[in-house]
Amino acid sequence: MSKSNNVYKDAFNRCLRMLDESRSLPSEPELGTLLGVSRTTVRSILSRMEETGLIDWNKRSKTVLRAPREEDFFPEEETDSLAEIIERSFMRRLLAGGAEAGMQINELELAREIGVGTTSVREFLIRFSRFGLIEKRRNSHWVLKGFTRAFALELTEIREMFELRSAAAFVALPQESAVWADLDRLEVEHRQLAGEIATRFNEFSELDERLHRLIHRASHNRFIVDFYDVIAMIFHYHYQWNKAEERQRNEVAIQEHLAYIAALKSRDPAKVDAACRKHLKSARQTLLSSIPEGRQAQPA
Amino acid sequence: MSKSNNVYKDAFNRCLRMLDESRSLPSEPELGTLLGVSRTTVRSILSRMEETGLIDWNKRSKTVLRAPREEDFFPEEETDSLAEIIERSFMRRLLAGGAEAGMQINELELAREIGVGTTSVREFLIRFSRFGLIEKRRNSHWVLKGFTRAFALELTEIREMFELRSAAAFVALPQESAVWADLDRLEVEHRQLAGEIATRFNEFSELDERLHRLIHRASHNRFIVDFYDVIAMIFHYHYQWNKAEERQRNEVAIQEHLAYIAALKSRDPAKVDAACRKHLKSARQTLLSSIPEGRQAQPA
DNA sequence: AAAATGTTTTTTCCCGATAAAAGACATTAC
DNA sequence: GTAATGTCTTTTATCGGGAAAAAACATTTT
Repeated sequence: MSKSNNVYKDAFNRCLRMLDESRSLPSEPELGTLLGVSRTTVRSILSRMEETGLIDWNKRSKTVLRAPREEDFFPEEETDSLAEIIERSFMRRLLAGGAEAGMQINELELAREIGVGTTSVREFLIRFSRFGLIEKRRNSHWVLKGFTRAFALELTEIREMFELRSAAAFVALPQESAVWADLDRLEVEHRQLAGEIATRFNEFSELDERLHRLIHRASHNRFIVDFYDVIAMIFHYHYQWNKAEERQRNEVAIQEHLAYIAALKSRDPAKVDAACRKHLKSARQTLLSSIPEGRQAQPA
Repeated sequence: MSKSNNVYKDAFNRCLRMLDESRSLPSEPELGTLLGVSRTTVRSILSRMEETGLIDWNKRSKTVLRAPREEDFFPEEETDSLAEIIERSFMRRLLAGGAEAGMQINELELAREIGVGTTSVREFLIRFSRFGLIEKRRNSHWVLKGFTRAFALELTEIREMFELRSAAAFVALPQESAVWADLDRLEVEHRQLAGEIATRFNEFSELDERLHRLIHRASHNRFIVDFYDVIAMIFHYHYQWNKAEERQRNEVAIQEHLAYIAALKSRDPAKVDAACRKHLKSARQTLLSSIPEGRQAQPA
């Protein structure tokens, strides 16, 4: 069992969801583009759809025979890539406590525990190391630096530098730039969410990421853009774990975002700077307040 | 042949160089610390030294019998780690030209060409990706973004932000801090090098890295400190390739460093800012001027 | 002839296995 | 009894192999 076919299963499920909308499917290359997979995978999907009586497939004609049923879908857990599985497992251990700074990370143990090969774990750790939470000892183990107060402060320091600069670059963008339309769209979505905050407050984090990524992209600097991956990862897992006051927090953040968006649209650098600082300050407070004081890094 | 014993060979060579200095060797754990390897490796080294008649080894007593000869050393090329070998090969291809932006990178081909397994190449590419020169297409190949003018500009933009901030943090460090002694030592070495610049100009880059890393460390921010790895890598390979005007460039840089060091020692933030900006500006100019105009990134 | 489908080749992803190196435990020397 | 040496165990680094997925090539359809 050298490689799971999760790409196929995931694409199959996504393809099933497109099925009822139209009475026949497009060409193989077109489906490939739509699903983001190769034609080889598309053909596997079509084969199975034919076998299970979902479609009638004969060369160019791919007629939908029936609507997909619950049992046609592959189970969700079989559609995750190994990298996602490892990341989730690892982050759970990291945030579930008991993960003290200075602790050693054992590749073999991790691999056995998750039930995967060591190669995948190694590759994950190398990729993960750029987030600054772990560090490699040459020819030896990895060391956990821990999700500490110091980490949060260092992260937010960079974030603030980068976002202030990106926001300044944003307002300098010409009126014709597509970003203004993107910003308008985000503003509308923010207003909608603000109106239904009671029921949809958990949809905020996705909106949050989209707005900040849009702004960061204005820097036209790959290091700034890439750094948002660190922030996004931390927010993703951290807030998944820490749900305290989530609704209220998000309500405040939405209002800050709206003020921030208004400032950007005014194209007044001073206003942008102020709105940006205000939002980042409260974001930092939120992050810091959720880190238990006790969990400190050990002196090196 | 699953793992080369380069750690042993490299440590063996380094141990040989320590041999003639004293007439007997310290304990195994001590040697391990000195050489940065485990006791297992130390014992392999001692075994071989005994076999080749270099020492007489009996438990605690390790008497040196003769001075090491040329043929006692392992060949230099056998002491490199696989990661180093792959990095060198890859960078040679990258800088040797013919590496246009947008080009695909083939793991298998690279592995075959260098004569290593695919796993090592994959791990190298993942590690290397944080430098912003390559990018992964999910489930597919890597794409070379190229060492372009845009890359150099993005890199220097961040470098300038980080270094200005670090330098500001540096002057705020208390007088008792060990960094001031480090700085004094660096100043002396700069003056020595300046005096013998005609013959030793190629030793500058090592000094350059030490000074900048010292300053960056004052930020106490892991992201800033780690970012210097990107700069160091670029400088290392780029200047290795581009030797034009090296001596003159380094002469100028040493003077800028001395002015920078003086500014830091004055603890006057305004002076530091000015000296730092001046040096970074000329460093950027040097980097930019060495990038051929023609080598531009393809539009995505 | 452009674009689809059919077929074959190549590459990526991942595992298990193995030697090198690290680390842990047991024993001896001072 | 502390710190070394001697021995055994575990972990890391790396390879080759094999299935999944992508990509390339050949053939057909419109």
